[in-house]
Amino acid sequence: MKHTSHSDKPCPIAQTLGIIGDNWTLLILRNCFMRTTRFDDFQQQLGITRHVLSDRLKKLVEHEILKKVPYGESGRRFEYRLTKKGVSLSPVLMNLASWGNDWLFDEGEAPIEYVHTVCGHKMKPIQTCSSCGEVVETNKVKMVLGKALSESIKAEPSENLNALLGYSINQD
Amino acid sequence: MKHTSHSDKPCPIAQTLGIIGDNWTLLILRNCFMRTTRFDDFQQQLGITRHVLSDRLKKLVEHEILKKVPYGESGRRFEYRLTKKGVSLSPVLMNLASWGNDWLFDEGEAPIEYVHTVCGHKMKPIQTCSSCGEVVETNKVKMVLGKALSESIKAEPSENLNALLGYSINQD
DNA sequence: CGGTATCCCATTTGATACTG
DNA sequence: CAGTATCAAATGGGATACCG
Repeated sequence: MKHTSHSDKPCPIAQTLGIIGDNWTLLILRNCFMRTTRFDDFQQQLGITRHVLSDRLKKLVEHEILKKVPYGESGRRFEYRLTKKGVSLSPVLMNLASWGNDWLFDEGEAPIEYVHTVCGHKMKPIQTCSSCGEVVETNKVKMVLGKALSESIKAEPSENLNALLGYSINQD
Repeated sequence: MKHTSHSDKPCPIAQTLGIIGDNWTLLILRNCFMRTTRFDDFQQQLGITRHVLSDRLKKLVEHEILKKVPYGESGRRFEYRLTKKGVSLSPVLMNLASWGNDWLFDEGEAPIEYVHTVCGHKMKPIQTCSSCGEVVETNKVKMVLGKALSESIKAEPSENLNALLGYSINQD
């Protein structure tokens, strides 16, 4: 009767969700990117129970997404800081925010705006191809699944999975 | 004693997570992007209870991320298809997969690969600025919060929130 | 400040069976 | 194929108190 864990599935999306995919973790991380670092600040800003916060921070530290850094004279106070691994979750957060801005709020009402400090302008994240550098449209991307994942998904290989001539994904 | 809902917070990340941020929804969507469209296929591929699957699909249809389309002669069979709103979640999924590939699997073991069919090569999603077109580094982005969100977060405005001289976010 | 410890209920989820 | 019904178990999380 245990709830199924996604952490052992041979899929990077499932495993990632196993780490950050619960109700609170991504919001905690949102606040990390807003430079929140201290336990009580997280607690007040999020309205999360101390109990749960403690648990989630612990997990994030275990997974090396945050690290605990002592500060102050006594050495008994700590900050939670994003590691490189944690910082690289930034595109996930930015795209969640961008989607929410676009689809859940009216024009000009976006609660989170991003400014690119290099050019100084408001920005949205745009996906480009690491290989050719061009902007990537979703219907121009093909997913290729490793063997273990294909098998774990148990789908009829060519009928449902990656069928190139499936329904046009880009129509409303 | 009700669990707090994120859906009413004035934050696009929180609201988005209120819609797709549970244990199963993003995995269902993953399979949508693999062209899965039918109830029983989702059920078998994911190993999800029919009960839960039914509930999640219903919510996704309510939020217009999926739409239910009849097919076949009888008109009593349905496909779940991504809408435009649903398709625009693609960057979220791609970045989750990309992060998982990078940090949870060994080199060359990535279970999901993306191929950009325009250039024909393997690709990772790279974020660029919608304004200047350059590649965006996380420490070159500033978050600007709307009034409602700033207030809801209750943080001391300049100390913790968006402090430009906070810790260097790009060090490990 | 930075947490732990307890209590306990609400909700989720899994298992299984059933229907048109 | 596409669900709905029912039930029990497990978990998540809110409230509150306590500690160095």
